[in-house]
Amino acid sequence: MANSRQRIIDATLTTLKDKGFARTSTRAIGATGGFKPGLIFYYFPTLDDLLIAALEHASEERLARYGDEIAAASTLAELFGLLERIYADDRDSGFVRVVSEMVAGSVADPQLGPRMMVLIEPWTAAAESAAERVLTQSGLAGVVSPRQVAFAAVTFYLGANLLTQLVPDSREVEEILQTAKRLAPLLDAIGGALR
Amino acid sequence: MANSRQRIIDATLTTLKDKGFARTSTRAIGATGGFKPGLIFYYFPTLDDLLIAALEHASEERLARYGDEIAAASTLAELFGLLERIYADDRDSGFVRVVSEMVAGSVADPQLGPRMMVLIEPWTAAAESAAERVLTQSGLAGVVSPRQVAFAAVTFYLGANLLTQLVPDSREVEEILQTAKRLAPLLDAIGGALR
Amino acid sequence: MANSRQRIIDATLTTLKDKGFARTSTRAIGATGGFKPGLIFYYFPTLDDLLIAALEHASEERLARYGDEIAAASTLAELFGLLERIYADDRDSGFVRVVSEMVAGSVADPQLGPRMMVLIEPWTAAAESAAERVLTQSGLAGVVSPRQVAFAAVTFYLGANLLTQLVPDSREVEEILQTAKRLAPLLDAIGGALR
Amino acid sequence: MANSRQRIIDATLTTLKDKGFARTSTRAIGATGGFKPGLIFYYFPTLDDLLIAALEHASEERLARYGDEIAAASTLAELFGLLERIYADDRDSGFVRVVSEMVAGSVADPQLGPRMMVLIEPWTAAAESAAERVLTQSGLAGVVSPRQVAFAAVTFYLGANLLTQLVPDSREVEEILQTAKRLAPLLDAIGGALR
DNA sequence: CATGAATGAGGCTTCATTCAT
DNA sequence: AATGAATGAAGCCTCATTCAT
Repeated sequence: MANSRQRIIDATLTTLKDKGFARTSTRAIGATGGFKPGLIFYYFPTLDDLLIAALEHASEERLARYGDEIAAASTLAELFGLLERIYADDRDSGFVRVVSEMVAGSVADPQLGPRMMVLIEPWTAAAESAAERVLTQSGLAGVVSPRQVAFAAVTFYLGANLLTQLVPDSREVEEILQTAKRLAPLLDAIGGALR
Repeated sequence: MANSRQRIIDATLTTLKDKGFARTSTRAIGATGGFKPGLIFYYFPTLDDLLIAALEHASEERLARYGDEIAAASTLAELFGLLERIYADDRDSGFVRVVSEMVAGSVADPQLGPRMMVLIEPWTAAAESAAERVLTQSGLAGVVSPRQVAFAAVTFYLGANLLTQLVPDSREVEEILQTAKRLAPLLDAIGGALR
Repeated sequence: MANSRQRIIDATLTTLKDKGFARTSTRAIGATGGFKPGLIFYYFPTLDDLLIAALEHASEERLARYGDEIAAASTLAELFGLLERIYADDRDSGFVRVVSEMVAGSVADPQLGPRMMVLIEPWTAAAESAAERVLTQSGLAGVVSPRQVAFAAVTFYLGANLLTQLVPDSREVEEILQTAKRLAPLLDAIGGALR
Repeated sequence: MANSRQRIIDATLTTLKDKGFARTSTRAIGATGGFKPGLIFYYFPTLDDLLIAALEHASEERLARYGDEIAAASTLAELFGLLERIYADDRDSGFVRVVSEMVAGSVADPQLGPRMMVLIEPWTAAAESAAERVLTQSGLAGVVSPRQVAFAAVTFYLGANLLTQLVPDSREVEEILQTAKRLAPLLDAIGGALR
């Protein structure tokens, strides 16, 4: 089966979602996917490599899905609305769980840390260009740097992912995003006044 | 010796700081503290219990240290300045590392999750009362709920902790807090205008 | 049981003799000694450490047993006679097998190499001092250096061990040693003539 | 492709030289030679068979190269000089390494032992006929049997190979051979006296 | 109060070998 | 002739936990 590699990646993502990082062992992945643990090492040199590859796969798929929309959002309100949708979607699809587990695992296992950051980078970049556009449009460009806004957004996103994991049924992240959307016109007005 | 319990907790915190969650095994803790792993189970039913107790201990100490100052901050600028100091202090003392490792570990190993949240709760409460006070003082009380502000702050703090772990030498969190402090008067002015 | 460490070492030596280096796994050692493989790591950090410790133990015991006799041999004939006895004894006791397996294993696993040499060193030293004494006594001191004779002897001994392993029932090493003993007076005579 | 068999043998020899017996796995051989592990089993029933075939190939090539010279050496001095050259050559070509690894591996894994001996036999035979010739020429024929001399030589050669492996930069074997060459006239003289 | 001993389960990884294509 | 896929067994090692002393 030529796409066994993909089967393994899928099994890894599923296991990450269902059992958490600490229990995503080669045995568990094999049990999920219906293959022997040894097969993993036919396709990946190391379990870490597989984990990174799995997250990369999921991340790219997500970025491909939302990249255009992020690039198209031009007002603060639109952007916050989009974030709300993305978050809801990620949550439902389990991507939030995968990211959380991998981030958490990367802290626990220092070798993964740098490789995680490489995967996060495209998201920070997308966030930064969106921030630049929207800040300019709203007249807030001189107030805060897009880089900082992007970093703050990613930071918040990661924290939110973790909390969502720790308190599975909370809706507070969503509520905060809604509030942000509600406040967007106010921020726009401030930007206008500052101009 | 009644303070063996404390010795174990201290060794646990040190080990968490020095080796990370994944390597904080009973053996490692014992090696750090100069006792045998078996001793742990004389004082704590489970390693998880010890980990929680250790984090609880550190958390209470921190809260005792900063609680009054948090309660005393009355303007946004003061509050952001305080946060900046707390973060710098936590980072230097290694508390950031302990919290990060424990949060990460809690996500990776789901059993710890709920117990972690209990420990975070006092911080959310302190943040909420501070938010309420400052929002009222600045005239923004009607715009956002203190609860949401507090939750956002804790969320951001956790995300920041993790990123600090993943990119050890970054100073971006500090920079964001400085920017926030700089913007405080602006927010105050807005609040004044809204009143 | 306080002497479990010793039990493990004994089981290791037995396994080395019975199954050879490649099959002296932690499982096999445990099976031989009647304990679980994990126990090994309670006493030894690494399987390599155990193997070295086992050889060291056997080596020291042998050296203690023969050291005095080696130091007492003063003529070539006596020395060769002693070597014959030592070899026969080592062979019967299985020490030859242990040394062979460990030397072979050390070649196969480069990490062991340097540590093996440390164990061989005392034997080379004993051989050198015996060689010096006997060469002087026989008048051959100016002809060959004791160091080279000692090295040649150890080299031959190791080669003999290996061949004994590869051809289990050969008696050729013994025969060569007997021939050497027979020729000793001749060498003595030569030494006398050279003086 | 009929020479795939040869390609596999060459890759095996290279891998033995570069990685040692324990790491000469089918994967490693394939990686060295640029083919998949499965191919090996098209030409050789077993990895052991391949290893033996590889050593046989190298051995035959060496024997062809030196056989005539060995047969031509008629004095002790010539013979020792030749041995010195052979050893230097074997060492530089990596043949010493291959033989050592295989001998070591054969001891460690008993199944290979007897098959190794078959390969060593021609060398013992060559050594024996050379010994017979030289002993006769030097008048020592009645003192020691050629068979024993040959066996001692092979024994020493194997031991030397192993030690060379364990102490990579030692030159002691070379020095011993030089000493032997230097002493050859003395032995000749003795033979003359005995006649 | 504390240790030393021991276990059993599970961790990642490597390997020779087989087989369909 | 050669590959790619897959397996099953075994490798070393770590771990939380228990228990007698």
